[in-house]
Amino acid sequence: MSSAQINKSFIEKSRCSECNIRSYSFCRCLREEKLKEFSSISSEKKFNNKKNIFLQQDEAKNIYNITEGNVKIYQLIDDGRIQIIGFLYPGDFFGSYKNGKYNYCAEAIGDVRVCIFEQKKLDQYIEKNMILAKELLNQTSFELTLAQDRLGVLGKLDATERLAKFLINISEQRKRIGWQNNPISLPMTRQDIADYLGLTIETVSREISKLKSSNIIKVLSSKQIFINDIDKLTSLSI
Amino acid sequence: MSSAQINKSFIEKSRCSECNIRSYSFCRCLREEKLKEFSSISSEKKFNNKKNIFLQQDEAKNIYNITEGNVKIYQLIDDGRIQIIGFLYPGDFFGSYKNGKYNYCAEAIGDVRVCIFEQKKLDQYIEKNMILAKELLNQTSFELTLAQDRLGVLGKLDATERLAKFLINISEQRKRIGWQNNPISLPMTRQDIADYLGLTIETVSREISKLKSSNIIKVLSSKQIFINDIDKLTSLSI
DNA sequence: GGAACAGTTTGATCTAGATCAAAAACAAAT
DNA sequence: ATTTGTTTTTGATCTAGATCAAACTGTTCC
Repeated sequence: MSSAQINKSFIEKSRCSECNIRSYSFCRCLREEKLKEFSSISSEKKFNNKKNIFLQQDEAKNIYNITEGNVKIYQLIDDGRIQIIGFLYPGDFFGSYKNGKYNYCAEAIGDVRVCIFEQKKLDQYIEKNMILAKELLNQTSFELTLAQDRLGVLGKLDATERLAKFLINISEQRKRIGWQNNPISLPMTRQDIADYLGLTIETVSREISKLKSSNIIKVLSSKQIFINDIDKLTSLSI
Repeated sequence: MSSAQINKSFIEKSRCSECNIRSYSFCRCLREEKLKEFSSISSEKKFNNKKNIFLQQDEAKNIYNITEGNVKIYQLIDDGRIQIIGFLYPGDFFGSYKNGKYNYCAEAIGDVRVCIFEQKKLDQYIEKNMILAKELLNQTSFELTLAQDRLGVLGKLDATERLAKFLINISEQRKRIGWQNNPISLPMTRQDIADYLGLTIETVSREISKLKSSNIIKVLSSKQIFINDIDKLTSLSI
């Protein structure tokens, strides 16, 4: 990697230029010749399964970009109750904050690689490359619409609708990033799904059993779900 | 207004320069000398109580900034069910979209004045004044944290906690924009509060009655609530 | 004033999903 | 292969909040 930088610096080889999820990430707005400098303001780090990337009360000094694996972000309501805000996949960035503290905890689901940007350095970089501010704005606006959609799910949908919508969304997300979208792999546990959908683990399990016994899905293993009838599933999800 | 422009254009008088909510709005990042041009890319419009500013399926060609009054934004889940995404106040902007369509409906609560920006013109302006992109990014990120916090409310809090938190939040929001924060005025109906909190109107009413009979609040009128014991209310809201 | 209407509160039931409990399935370790 | 521990499923109850129904409190308009 560093040898590549020395040997071929004239064509700007760098971590970013060789990143294979760049086209799904906010950095896609940067032109090739910018990538070398951009690589230098970030670093890469690995987190193992169930390791916290940061906690809610931590001072928010970094933002993160997933290059490999899955991450869950969640809020602790009080001791015990948790609400999963979202499951994140390669290309997603996270680390939004309020009053200098992160607004949620982030934890690796399985092994994860992330790109880390120091907030301060990224800010300086944005100052000189305002196109990045626009791209981050677009990306953040999109995140906001997703969060708003989820308010409707938690506020108004019943358990069957929530689970159907969850499966449909995951399948569509997989298609978007070019992964296999049927069967879909569910990297998270049933408890995670429950905490994401505002249900209990028992209700999630029962709803999956209902979909199974009405032949809408086939449960290949607890983390591999094959969708037999996407139309019926869609109509259940409203 | 146009006479002011003619007579005193050397000091850049304009609608924006005389706007009294500018310091609460995203346009606060623009320096005085920019305001005349900025005024020219926007226009003002009035909406009466219950009038829709736009609908969810409308092509999203504008973004809006409230200069006076209150707005609710909501999603229609299907015929009947609605989820109120948020109540907006002077200085708030709205009009986020997905795939070219608005992501929610917007409706005036009482009489409302808004500043309207054509998306295309605003984009062009941003291109030349990238500071605005950064400001919009900050503002949108903040909106995102609020939406995320609301996921926890809808996913994990019970009716008592939701209502307590709602009252606390409104009171804090009033303080932030320099309004009277006790008693608080509730411009929206009970039905609106219910649709915002993911409850029914009856449950909202019962929770208010409970707070009243335990002397935590005093209901001056159905739309005027005096908080007797902010500490108890806060502890109920978790 | 009082008729008409909309918004709110209160009361009586009902039910979706929570909770409690136990069995079953699966995975890792010896 | 068997134990040990973890995750998931299924079953039996319980309850918070929904639903249904009716009374109450404004407000507007003759």
